[in-house]
Amino acid sequence: MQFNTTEPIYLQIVSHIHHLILTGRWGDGERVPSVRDLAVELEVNPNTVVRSYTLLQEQGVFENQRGIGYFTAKDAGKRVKSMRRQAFFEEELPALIKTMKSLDLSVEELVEHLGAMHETNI
Amino acid sequence: MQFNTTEPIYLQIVSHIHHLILTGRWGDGERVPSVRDLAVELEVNPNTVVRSYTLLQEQGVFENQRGIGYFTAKDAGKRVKSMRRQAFFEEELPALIKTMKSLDLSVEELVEHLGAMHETNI
Amino acid sequence: MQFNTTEPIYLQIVSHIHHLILTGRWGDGERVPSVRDLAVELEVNPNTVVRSYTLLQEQGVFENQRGIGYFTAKDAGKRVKSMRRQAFFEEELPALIKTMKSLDLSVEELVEHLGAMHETNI
Amino acid sequence: MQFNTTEPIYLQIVSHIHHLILTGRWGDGERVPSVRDLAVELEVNPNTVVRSYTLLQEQGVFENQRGIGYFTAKDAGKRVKSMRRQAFFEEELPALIKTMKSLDLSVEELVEHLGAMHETNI
DNA sequence: GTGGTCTAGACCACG
DNA sequence: GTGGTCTAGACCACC
Repeated sequence: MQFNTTEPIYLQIVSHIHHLILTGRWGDGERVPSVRDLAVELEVNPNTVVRSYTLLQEQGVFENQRGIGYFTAKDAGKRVKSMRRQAFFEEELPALIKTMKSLDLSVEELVEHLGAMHETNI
Repeated sequence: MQFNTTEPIYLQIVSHIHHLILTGRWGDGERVPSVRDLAVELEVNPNTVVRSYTLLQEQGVFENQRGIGYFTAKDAGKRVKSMRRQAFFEEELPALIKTMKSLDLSVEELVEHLGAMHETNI
Repeated sequence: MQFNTTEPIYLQIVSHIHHLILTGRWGDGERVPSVRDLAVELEVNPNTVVRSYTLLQEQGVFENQRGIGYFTAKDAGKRVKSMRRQAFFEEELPALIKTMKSLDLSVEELVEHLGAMHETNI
Repeated sequence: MQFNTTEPIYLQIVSHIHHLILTGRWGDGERVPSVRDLAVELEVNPNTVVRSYTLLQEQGVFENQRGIGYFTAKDAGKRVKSMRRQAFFEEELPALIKTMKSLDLSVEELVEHLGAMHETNI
């Protein structure tokens, strides 16, 4: 996996796992890779994965069974989806509006570009 | 001016100045406050302002006359606008599309929320 | 390392590192000393080294892995060489020609002196 | 007159005057413009011209008659020429050799480029 | 451990 | 007066 240099790696990993859960590749209540294994797979320091898992646990997306490993929560999918929607509407959207205003961009223009890019990315 | 704690102050200052230029409060080719003056006004260390001004100069938004002070470039307004638009279309928009997809949000839904929030913020 | 008093130290460090790369003592993609270590070695404030490293990164000569350290770029040698050649042909050479003209120096005379000095310096 | 932003203006003025003397436009023993006049002509702070004139006086190229003004020395032309030649051979030439070595440039290559540029600049 | 940022304070060259 | 550089020392996020 490629990481960009600006955002902290452990947060990028969290986003990545959110995505795996949203798309169902990591189902609810399933066991997830051990810290070590994921660290090897992602070519990352184990401490970094620990940090990601800890954050996911705080979010209620992961659960920890001592001596056994980490599992996704029973309602992991639902949980991630609502978290992300909330973050989207309360943080990303206001920021979007602010930059659109400062750049004199109308909603119409946005939709236009959005439509064009949306298709090419399918 | 209030600074949030996550983003570096000198970058927040740069964004702030971009905004002043975009809204025309700092016109093209005008002299800007001296490093010391702005530092006092923003209650910040002069070195921090130096860093912001240096970055703005590298962006071609500021110019420098030694022993005299800093000035906005002749085409500062145009320059900032194109920089920000480019950043928007090449970075923010793709990110927006990605999150919309992962949240199963349609363009229509986005526009709806956008319209609602847009008005409340006037 | 000795620094002359006119040119900023952080630029002298950059030139020094360019030289280390050009002569292959710092190979492509290698890890370079940490900011603190080099600061100790050069008897200089860490901030000064930070400034040099940051500039080298902007030049694409260095790359940065967070929490790990700085590395020379994969094409560091090539990059430095082309940068310095360009600077030579676009800046130093025109200046040379100008002074030669104002001093009534012919190319032949230059070559003569050049040859003499070249040998003594071996 | 256009000034580049890196070299101090007062030094650029000194070089400019050297050039005027070398080409005979300012003859030996002639009166030179007053500080004020030259400052107006060059669109520069009078203090800056003072600094240039002072340096020229220290070099023995100018002489000062109090209450009257500045004059070029009787041997100004000769003096400037020898100064510049000395500077060239003792400073610029060694620097040239050093950069040529670090860039693996042979004297032949230099001459080649020199010839090409020399003609286009006539 | 690594780099990134910020403050405080100083000195300098320049206009 | 202006900006440019440097030191000293601190705190932080990150790996």
